[in-house]
Amino acid sequence: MQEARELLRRKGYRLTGPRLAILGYLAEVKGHPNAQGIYAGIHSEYPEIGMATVYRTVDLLAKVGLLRILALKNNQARYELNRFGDHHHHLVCKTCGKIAEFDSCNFQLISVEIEEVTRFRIDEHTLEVYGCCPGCLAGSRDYSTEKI
Amino acid sequence: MQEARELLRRKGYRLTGPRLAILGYLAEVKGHPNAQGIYAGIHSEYPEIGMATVYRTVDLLAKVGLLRILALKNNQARYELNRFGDHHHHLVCKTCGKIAEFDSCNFQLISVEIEEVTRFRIDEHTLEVYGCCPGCLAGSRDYSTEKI
DNA sequence: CTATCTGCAAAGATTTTGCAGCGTA
DNA sequence: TACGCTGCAAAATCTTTGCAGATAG
Repeated sequence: MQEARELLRRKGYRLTGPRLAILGYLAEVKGHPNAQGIYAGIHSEYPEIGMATVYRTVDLLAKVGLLRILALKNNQARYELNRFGDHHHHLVCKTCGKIAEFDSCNFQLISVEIEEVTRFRIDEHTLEVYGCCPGCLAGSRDYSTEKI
Repeated sequence: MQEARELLRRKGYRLTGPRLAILGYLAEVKGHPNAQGIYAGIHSEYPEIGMATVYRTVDLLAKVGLLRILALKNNQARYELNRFGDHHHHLVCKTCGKIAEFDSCNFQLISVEIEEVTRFRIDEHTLEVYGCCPGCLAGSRDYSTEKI
């Protein structure tokens, strides 16, 4: 949190109420809220912060690298704090929507090869895995095999 | 294309004009159009097909596995044909938006491990890489390091 | 024939923008 | 004090839905 303040200052951005409120919320919340979720999560304590500010703030925080944007297939952006040294990816249950995390990632094994072949400079990557969570596997119908 | 017709029939869906038009368009087009792009791409030949049908059709085609949805960080869904035996991922230029493809993917190396640890059943995965393309690296300003 | 599918239009959801006033540095 | 930032409300996108008529099988 102290590092976040310094990073913002260092890049020339101001330390404002909404920015600190949203950073604080993301630091404490479990899960991967979307813009609505952030708005709702801070609304009782900061009722004056509106959706427009939430969107502008997450854009800014993503730009400076303080948060990561998850682009999932149901087209709503979700956000999570980009904790230093933490590298993980997401596992999404297509039945109930639950999002789990996993740490294994061997992307660096192929990263250099991709840079050589494509001549892109690679900055970041996202790996999203879709499937069916233990609860949905056990309990209910398996929607993914319907109509076969 | 013949396989697509059979797959739809086999799963109990009808072979309709819009479905074949959209499949045909995705088969011939280069790139990764969004819904607007598909609508525009078929509009001269099929002016009666509207956006609602485009959305309903891509949902259906994705559900049966005939197309893949790309969820990119600029929150618009993009679509591409899921050609049999083709497994690739995407490299997105954060400066100009260009999308390139690459084939290397060693996800299967960790897939089983993730299934064991998380108890999810894994169906599919997407790997998106963000960076800066050769053209933007050579030519213009590097927006990703602005304000530092 | 009949259940599925489509077209249209309207609604819903999500995200962006303009502008005047506020507040950090 | 000055510029960046915010709040509000309105607009712009993007996507979904209801319903009546069309159509594949």
